[in-house]
Amino acid sequence: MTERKVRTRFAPSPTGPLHMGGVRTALYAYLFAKQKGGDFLLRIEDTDQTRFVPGAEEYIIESLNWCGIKIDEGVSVGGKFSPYRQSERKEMYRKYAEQLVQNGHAYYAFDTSQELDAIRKQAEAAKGAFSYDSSSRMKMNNSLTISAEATQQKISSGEHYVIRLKVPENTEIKFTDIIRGEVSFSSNIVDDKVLLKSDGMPTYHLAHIVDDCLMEITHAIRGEEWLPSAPAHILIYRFLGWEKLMPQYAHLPLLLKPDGNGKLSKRDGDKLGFPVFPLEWKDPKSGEVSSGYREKGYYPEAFVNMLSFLGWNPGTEQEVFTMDELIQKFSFEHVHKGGARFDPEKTKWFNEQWLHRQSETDLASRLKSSLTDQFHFEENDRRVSPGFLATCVQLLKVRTQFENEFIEKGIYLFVAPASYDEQAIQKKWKPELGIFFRQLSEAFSSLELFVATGIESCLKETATKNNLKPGDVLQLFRVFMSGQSAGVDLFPMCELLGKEEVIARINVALRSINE
RNA sequence: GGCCCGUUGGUCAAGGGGUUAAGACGCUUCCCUUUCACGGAAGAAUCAGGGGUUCGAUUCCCCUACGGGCUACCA
Repeated sequence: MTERKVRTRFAPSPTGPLHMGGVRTALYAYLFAKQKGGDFLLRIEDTDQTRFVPGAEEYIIESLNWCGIKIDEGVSVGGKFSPYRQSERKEMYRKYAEQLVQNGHAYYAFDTSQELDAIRKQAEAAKGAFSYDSSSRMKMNNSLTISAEATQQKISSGEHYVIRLKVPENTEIKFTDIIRGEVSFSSNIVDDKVLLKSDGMPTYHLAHIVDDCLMEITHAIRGEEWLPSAPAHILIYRFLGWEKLMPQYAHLPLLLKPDGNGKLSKRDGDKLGFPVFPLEWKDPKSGEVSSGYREKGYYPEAFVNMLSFLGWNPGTEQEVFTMDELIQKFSFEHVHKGGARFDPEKTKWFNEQWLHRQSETDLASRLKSSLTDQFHFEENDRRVSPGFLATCVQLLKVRTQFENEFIEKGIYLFVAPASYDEQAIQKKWKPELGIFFRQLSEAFSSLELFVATGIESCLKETATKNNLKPGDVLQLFRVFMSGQSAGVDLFPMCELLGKEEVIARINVALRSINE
């Protein structure tokens, strides 16, 4: 066998937004190609004109882009096998379908959809199932049951027809799936699939084979839902004389819903309480908006990291992986065969891990822009100074899972509290503590250096002088500073706020309590 | 219904004839601590069931159950 350059493709149909299962398929195909120094292509399979959704293709490209999955060749970047949109390749497919007819491996069928529907309904009513296959094809309206002249006559008179694959009887079809190993099927269970539709468009079955072959794809990585039709695909390769060019198939396990019923699907949207789409999507028809991981504040790295672990693992204990590490470590041998149930909690955990890995300067600069948007701070306001923001970020990042929670969770770092946690005050406040806090604010004002350690010992000394334990006043002090009974480290926070602000907040709080 | 593919804690999963059956998320407890977190320590929790094969099966085989997929001129 000649060594071919590894080429994988992701070939979605633009029928709506790409959901996370699709992204995972793309990811695995990408990781594998990159690991082998190969190419990753994007092909758009838009052969079903009735299901075309405007904007879907752009969405797919933007999603891959957001995830850091780079397209080497295909729609949006071009390449030597252009075009990469199947609708633009329409004429190419007919030739191969006709070739199969010539070779006796396919035939023209004139049965209308209505007729077939009726037969299926009848069969169903009789508790059977109709399959257009070797057992039934000779009773149908096709070029096998009428003369060549009659067939020609029908075609030239413009009658609609499809081209169907003529699946042989009693043949065992074997192939090796990269994930499942040797798989074998009896040809009797595969039906005479339509290859070319009456509108002249190919079906997926024909189109993906022609394209994979022409585009020199070496590994066809797709979802498990394709496994039952794989034997038909093997047959098509064989009948086209392309068996040697056939890519190796890898059928990936499906992503299941967390509640355990069925595979994750596009329609789930936000019904399950978490996004199923990488990016927010607005349905062009209904206007309905489905949330996306990006808009929810997930890092693309976290999203990709999480997806990579749904069905694959490195065999080691490492869980946090960059794209480059994934490229290095990915292997089909460690891809599970069973479907993976998606866990939204673990996804949050991955985001937290990635938040902890963000550089403080990056976090600070992003925090600055959201702060500026929200509060319109002046450029010279110390609250948007690099030093101030760096400390904020240090204090906040260990207690959030999402960067976009910084302001909400740390609001008191930027704006003095407008109200105080009632319960905490009630629990701890005694009127005689007023003396202590006044003393504290005096003690603070005489501190030369207003730094965390000094603030802490100053507070403790003042407490001792008043026969108080730190525990009697710390919680109150925190509430005075932040309005809340829980939050970032208290003394570093005071240092950050600065002497004047701290004293001011004590005074405001005392006044508010005495009212 | 038929066919196909699966099945290790609640979830993601390692392991693959002999193991105390890893690890992570989540949960519980404890430590750190003024708080909430982070971090650290510990704990509860798994080989779907039944038959074989074998000295020995979670691991191999069969059956059953369960889950999922497919069964379109959709992909």
